[in-house]
Order: sequence, then C-alpha cells, then structure tokens
Amino acid sequence: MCAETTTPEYKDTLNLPRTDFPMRAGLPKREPEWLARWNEIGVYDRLREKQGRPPFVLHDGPPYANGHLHIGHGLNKILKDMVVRSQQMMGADACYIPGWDCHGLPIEWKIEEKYRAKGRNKDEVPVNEFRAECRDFARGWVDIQREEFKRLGITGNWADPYLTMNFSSEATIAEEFMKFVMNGSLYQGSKPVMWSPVEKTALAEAEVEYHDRQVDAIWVKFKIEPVGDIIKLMEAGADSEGTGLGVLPDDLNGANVVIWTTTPWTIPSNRAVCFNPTLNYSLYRVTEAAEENWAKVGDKFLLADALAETVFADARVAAYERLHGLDAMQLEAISLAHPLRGVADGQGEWDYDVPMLPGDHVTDDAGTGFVHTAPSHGDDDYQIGLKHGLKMTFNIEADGSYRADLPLFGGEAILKPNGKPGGANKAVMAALREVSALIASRRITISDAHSWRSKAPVIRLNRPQWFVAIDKEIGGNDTYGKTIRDRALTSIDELVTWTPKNGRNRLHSMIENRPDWVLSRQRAWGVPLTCFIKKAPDGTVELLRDEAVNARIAEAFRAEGADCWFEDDAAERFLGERAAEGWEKVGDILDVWFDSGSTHAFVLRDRPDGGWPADLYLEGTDQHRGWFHSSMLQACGTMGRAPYKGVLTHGFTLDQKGVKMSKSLGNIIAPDEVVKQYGADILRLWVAQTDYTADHRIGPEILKGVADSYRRLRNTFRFILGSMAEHEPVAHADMPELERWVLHRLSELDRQVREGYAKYDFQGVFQKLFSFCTIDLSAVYFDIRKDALYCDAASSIEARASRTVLDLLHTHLTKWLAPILTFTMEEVWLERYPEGCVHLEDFASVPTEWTDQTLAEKWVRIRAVRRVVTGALEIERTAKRIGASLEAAPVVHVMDADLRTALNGLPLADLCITSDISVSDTAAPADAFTLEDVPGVAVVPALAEGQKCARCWKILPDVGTHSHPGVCARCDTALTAKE
RNA sequence: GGGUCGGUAGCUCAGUUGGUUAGAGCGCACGCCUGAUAAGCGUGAGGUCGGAGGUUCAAAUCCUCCUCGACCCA
Repeated sequence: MCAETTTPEYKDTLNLPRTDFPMRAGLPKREPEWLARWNEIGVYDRLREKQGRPPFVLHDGPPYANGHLHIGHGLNKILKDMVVRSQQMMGADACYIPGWDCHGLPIEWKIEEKYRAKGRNKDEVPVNEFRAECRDFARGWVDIQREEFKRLGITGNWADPYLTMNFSSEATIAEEFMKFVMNGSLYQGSKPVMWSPVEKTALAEAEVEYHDRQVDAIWVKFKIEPVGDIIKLMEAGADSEGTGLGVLPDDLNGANVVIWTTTPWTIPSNRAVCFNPTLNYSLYRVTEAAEENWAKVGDKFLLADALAETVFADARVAAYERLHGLDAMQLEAISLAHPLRGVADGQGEWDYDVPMLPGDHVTDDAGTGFVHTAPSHGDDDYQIGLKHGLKMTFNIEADGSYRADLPLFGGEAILKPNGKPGGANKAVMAALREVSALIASRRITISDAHSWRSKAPVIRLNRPQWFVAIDKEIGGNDTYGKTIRDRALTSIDELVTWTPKNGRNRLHSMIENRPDWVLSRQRAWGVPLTCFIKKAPDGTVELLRDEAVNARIAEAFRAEGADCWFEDDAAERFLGERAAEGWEKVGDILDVWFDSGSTHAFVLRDRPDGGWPADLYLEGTDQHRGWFHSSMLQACGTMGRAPYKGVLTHGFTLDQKGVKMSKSLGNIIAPDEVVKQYGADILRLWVAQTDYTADHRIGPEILKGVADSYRRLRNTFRFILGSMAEHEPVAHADMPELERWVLHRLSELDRQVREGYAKYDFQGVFQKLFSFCTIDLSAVYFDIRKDALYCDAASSIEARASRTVLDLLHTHLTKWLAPILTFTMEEVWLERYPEGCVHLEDFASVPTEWTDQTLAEKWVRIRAVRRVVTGALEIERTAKRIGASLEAAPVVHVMDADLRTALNGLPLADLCITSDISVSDTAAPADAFTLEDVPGVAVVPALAEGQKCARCWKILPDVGTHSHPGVCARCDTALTAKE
C-alpha cells in the first residue's frame, strides 16, 4: 500500500491563514498612532454630523484640576467612555463634554506653598493677583489631565471642555446663586468653624495639624434647679397619662451636675449640659474632705458611675458615698442654673436655665459623663444646639478676644497675637472660684488642633455663614414638591434610575437627614457670593434683592470673570443708583460644591451640545455626598427637580490585597504605568472585567490575567483575519447547519450585547463575547472548519460559507467590542477596511432569518454527542493508541431514533474532527464510553482505515488512487482546481 | 462610634422566588498537535461559599451576632 514514489510537499497548496495582524499587539507604542489618526479624521465631530439620532447625554462630573490622574480617574472616565461609545453605536447621538473643577482650597494651598517658599505673605498680595496665579495653576493641570485622559482613548469634545473657572461658567454660577437670593431661601446663620485667631481666618480640616499642648482642665458645678419647681413645670406640660417623669427625689435639691472641660473660656457661652442615656449615673455625697478643699463635706454631685472615682480623686475628696442612681428620663427632667447666674456685675448675662439634653457623643472615657455644651464652639455642640434650638452666642471676636461689652470678661483674649495663652481662661476660672462653682482644676496635656501655617492653636468659633434653607417653600416649579428637600426626595424616588439600585437609599437617607446647605467659605479662589447686605441696629441682616443689580453683575462676570467683584469700585459699579443706600458687599466665596452643583446649568442647559436633564451622571459612590448631592439640591432649588434621569455609581479601586492604595504603603497603580507597560486597552479591559458596582482590586497579578485574556481574544481575531480570504458569499439559506448555528449564536449575542450595554453591564457584555470567542469559536467552530478552510477547493460550499461567516463575525464582534477595546478593535477593523474607522460605525443589525431556535436546540444535542466522542478519543490518546483525532473512526451508538436521523444528516466526522465515523442503532457494548449527563449515547473507538492523505492528513481508504499522488479524492479535486 | 456596601477556586466573575454532587473563563499541572505555533485542542487538580449561631425537610441564598475591608458621616 505504501506509495513507491516520493509524495510531493502539499503545504503550499493549502489555504493557510495569512495576515499581517501581529500576534503581539505592541499597544504602548501603537496606540498613539491610532489616536493621531482619529484626531486627523475628526471622529468625534464626524459622529456629530449624523442626522436624526435621539440624543444621549452623559454629563461629566468634573475632576479637580490638580495633580496627575490616579486609577480612580481612569476607571471613571473609561466607564463613561464605554457608555458614550456604546450608546452612540446603538444609534444615539452621544455627546460628551468633559469638564474640570477649577476653584477651591487645594489650589489656593499650592499657590500659598509657593509663596511660603519665597517668603512672601499671602495677605499682602492683591486678591486678583493671587486669583490669577490660581487660575494659571488650574489651567496648567487641565492641559495635563486632558492629555492623560485622551491617552486612555476617551472620546469627547476635548477642544471645548467646560471649566468652572471659564468666565461664562463664573457668570452662570453667580446667576444661579442669585436665584437663591431672590427666592428667599438664602439666609445668614452661624456655625462653628476652625478659626485661627492669630491669622484671623477660618481653616479647613486639612489645614490644621495636631500637636500636644498644655491646657487648663476644670471641673465645674452646675446647680440643679429646685426639684419642686421642675415637677410643677413638667406637670403643666405633661399629658394626663402621667409618664412617671414627675418622680424626682427630693435629695436632688442643692445637688450639682459636674462637667469637665479643657476650654474654660467657653463657659460664658454655655447653653446646655449633655448626658448619654445609655450610661449609668448616680447621685454622690462627699463625706470626708480637707477643710480648704473646693469640694466640701456634704456636697452632692451627679456623676457617671464609671467616672465618679477619678473625679473625686481629682477633686481631692477623701471619702464619698453613692446615694442612688438616676435614669435617663429623670436626668432629662432636671434643669440647671448657669454657674455664673446672678454673679456680681454679671448684668444678668447668665441668668438663664441650662437644660439637660441626651447626646450619643457623650462617653465615659474621660471627664464626668456630663458634657458642657456651647453651641458656638464645637461641632457636637452645634448639632445639639440645632436640634434643640439652643441660642448661638457671639462672645468671641475675630482676634480671639471676648467682645468688649461682655460682662466680667470683655476684652480678655483667649490667645495673644503671638499665639501664647491670653487672660481669658484665668479670668473665667477666677470668676468660677468666686462663686464657688469650681471643684478642681489642673494643667493637662492634650493633642489639639494648630494652624499648619502659624503653628498657633486653633479654636472652634462660630462665624456668620450663608445658608440655603432646604425646608422653606420657595415657589415656582412646584410639580415635585414645594421645598428643596421635598423636590429632591420625590426626584430620587420617581425620576431617577439608580445603577446599582441601592444608590437610591444612599442619597435618600442623606437628603432626608441633612441640615441646611452652607454656601459660604472665607476664601479667595472661587466665585463670590454676589450679594449685598444691610445690617440693622438690632443685628438683623437685610439682603438686597434687585434684578437690575444682579443683571449688571452677571454681565460683568461674563465679560471679565469673577475677578471684577474684587475690584475697589465693584460695589458702586454694581449697585448703580442704589449705591448710596448703605449696602455692603459680601466678601465670602461660594463653596466649590455650589460650582459643580451648577454645571447642569452652564453645560446641560446652556450649551448647544448639552441637554437638560442629563440621561446619566456617573461617579464614584463618594459622590452621593458630593456631586450627586449638590447638583440635586441646586437643581431642585432652581429647576424644581433632579438634573439627571439616571445615576450610575462605581466603587473604589483597591490594591491586589483589597487595601486602599496609599503612598506610604507603596501599593499605588497609576494609569500611566499600566499604559506604558501594557497599553490603554489592557486598562480598559480590566475595567470591563471588573464588577465596578462594588469595591474592586487591581495589581500586577490581576493585570497579568487581563493581558492573558487579551491575548486569547487577539488570537481569535487573528485567525478570523487570516482565514477570511477573498470569497464568493453564500446566502443564509444555502449555508451548512454549522454556519447557521454560528449565525444563530450571533443573533442571540446581538440581543444580549445591546441589553447589556443599555444597562451599563460591561462585564456581562465582555464575558459573553469572550466566552463565545473561546468556547464556541476557537474550541468548536474554528477547530472544525480549519479542515475545509485549509484544504477544500475555493468553490466548496463549506469553505465559502465559512468565509462568509468569518466576515460577519469580524463585522459584528469588532463593533461590539469597540466601546471596550477601543484601540485593538480599530486595528482589527483597519485590517479589513483600511480606509475606515470602526468608531464611525453603528452596531450591525442582525437579519431575522439568523434566529433559528429549533436549530439551536438541535445543536445542543449534537454538541453533547460530540462531547462523548471527544471523551472517548481522550481515553485512546492517553493510552497512546492515537495522537491526533484524525487517526480515529469511532462508532457512535445512539438510542434515540430522531437524534440518529439528525446525526446521519450531518457530516459528523467533520464535526468530530475524525477521519470517519459511523452511527449505530445497536446496543452499545458494556465497555463503550459514555458520559453521565448524555444518556443514550455511547462511543466505541476504532482506528481509521486507509492511508494518511499527504495534504489534509485524514486517513482514508482511497488515498493514493487519484491523479495527484498520496492524496484523497477531495484534495485531488482541490489540486486540480488550482491548476 | 454611627450609616451604607462588600467578602463564592490562585485571579476575574456566574449562581433565578431557598431545592440534587456550588459553576464558567483565565491561570496552573498533565497529555495531544506542530498547517492559528511565544499559537491551537483536550483532560485534571483546585472551594468548610469570611466565621459562629439560628429558621427550614432543605441555606452560598433568609435572620442574628462576630470578623475583615471600603465609602460617607461623627
């Protein structure tokens, strides 16, 4: 049987894959070339020219213009880009206007830092000169970040982004602010801030540093009001049920609540004493103490049980007894007298009752279990004050001294201009001694806030601030509620789609519980609060509401920027004929959250490429407190509803171990590094493979895995490109079932991909496409069709149909993946259409005839049979009876007659990649190979008979009987056709 | 400290209203092929579903507590 003559080398007669598409991508080097090409052909602008498309508006949340991009920026912008690109390819006109947040404190710091390095004092620099430097700084980083974003393949209107510091933006922000002036929701209130008396300025949390400092700790008695009076008061207010609140023991008469504080100077501003309802408190009596002791024998003190012992030790009490406990209801029923009530020369300043209030912030870690509360001088105190309507005091001036008209202490300073303690604490302690309200004092060392600039101590001091009332009816646009809060809550529930769903609850509970919105900052770099006030002698403040003045301000801002507010003649200029009425220009700067909260106005509403409301806002979950929140409040105040129809939030990116990235841990992965090492497409693929709704990880091992997936996918495309040579297309009806099955899968994917993109499920889209490429294509379809593609004559229906399908696969897969693998899919597209651009395309539509559910169900069964055959051959391979599957010609025993018929109608040997195969209706022998989950199918392996065709490597009986030596009939025909 | 979210193979993720033996891809190991070749095909190992209780005939899934991590707030 052996051929006597030498068999020719037939390899050159095969149609092996031929492509210039390289196996290795070289993305870091090649991506910039595609970027340049897109820029050259103007992809973004050309998409805008497509007519008659429904708009899809993704509104960009502006990153802050300082510093290079970190991975969070990358994730955010890549997600946005996938949204924009997929919406565009699904038929929308998806504009994208990138933006930047340019005002604010961090930039001011950078400029101040520069000044410090040069030994220059910020306060001596004219404000507009300082602002100009801030502006330049922001502009510099906008340019840098823009290039970094573009490098990631983010498409958008980069030529004309929005900047909060653009003159037009500043004008609109001021206009938006003035709407709150006009609708009556803006009011002046007061709130404690970190205040540096030495510099006479407010400081942000990030501007203070903590150092040890010696302070005066004091233990102060607050006398309990006569119990009888309390009971009477309570009965008057109590309902008839009698809650038992009235039961206060008589021995509280003459007793004291003891507080502990390290800021004696705040005692004159005391307005309440707080206790924690979950702690245990008792009444104690001093039974033994030295004669000269401040705490005397017979004194009765109310203290937390856990702290009583240390308090008595500090007060040098030799012995004491516990009388009885008091519960929270009893504590709350007690009323106290301010320790300075009735003090000589007090002029009645402190002749008010001090209530006892419950507060979770009270602990038994230190002190007495009772917390002295001055709403003007602490955050907890302020919150309690707000809740219970306590009066704010204004006892401290900007320089840290008591107001001159405060009885006893007027003019005393907390801190001297050099940062050393002034006389305030001493004066207060002396006064307390005088009225025997002090039971102990001591110098202690605590960690306390200091200005990072002057290193001087910082105090908490309430300053006048501007608030927006969010529960006030403001009129106009009342469809979704009369107040900002109502409108916001209605929007959240009825107008916004949340991805993931729990975003709704997050924002809802925040809006539900939030206090009024503080707009003012004592800063320089930002949009000013463009309003004028007049102070009445009684201290009330009148706001100027004049449309003409407002219009002058907006017009000037639009032409000159907000700097003109700070010019010397600004007040006269804007007030015009009202300049003589005594109006005073407000000097505060708007919180930057108001800037970014107004982007919907100057971008969505005002730009021709905008659209109000946005279809989507897409940011990290931290923006529930930030941009989602401020945009919601702002728009509810001015437009009556949320500025967005959808909100998508993503989690935070952690390192490989799930820990936050930080410089000190050295676990930072910068987008720039990924781009340099792997290319932007790998970073984009990482995003697509990630469940962005939760916190997620990145690291060297993960990126390596992503790069592995990329290579697998890339080879699939390489095979497609190499094999879809020139061909005569085959109509769907004329195709073999195998091809029709592939097209059916494409029709399924078409639906899944579109649904996935519509709900921003990039992970699902990629996973389905990737599985299709590896499981359906690489492992099945390509593996089977390699024979026909390589060996058949070009005219063979299988080869032609297969090339038709490969071409369709190329079209559909490339487009579907283009929003994710932006660069690589362009590379794949250009291999086929060198003059084209995949990003100018829409997703290809799928002919209805491709969908064939009956065929799909049939092929599930056929693939099951194939699995049994493959399994049987694997046994043979392991036993070294065969190597390649073409060496086999197994017998398949099939019980089900229908399935048998189906198999006999198919080229089963081709499908199983064997040289021959037979289907039998006889019962299989006991040792036949079966799979548990494929009942009624058994395979008996056998070797193929005949000789190995020198061209196609099948083992067939007719090899050697044809005109071309050493080949089978099919190859002989193919060779003849080529001649 | 409070609120919210999350923890399923080495990695990225599925896991329907609770319902057989918890799945996929990648990676890994082994084998095959050498005509997708720094590729392709196949087989296999690998998991107390963060931990502990509870509800139920039945829990990765529902409840409670704990733990780790993240975000926001204090």
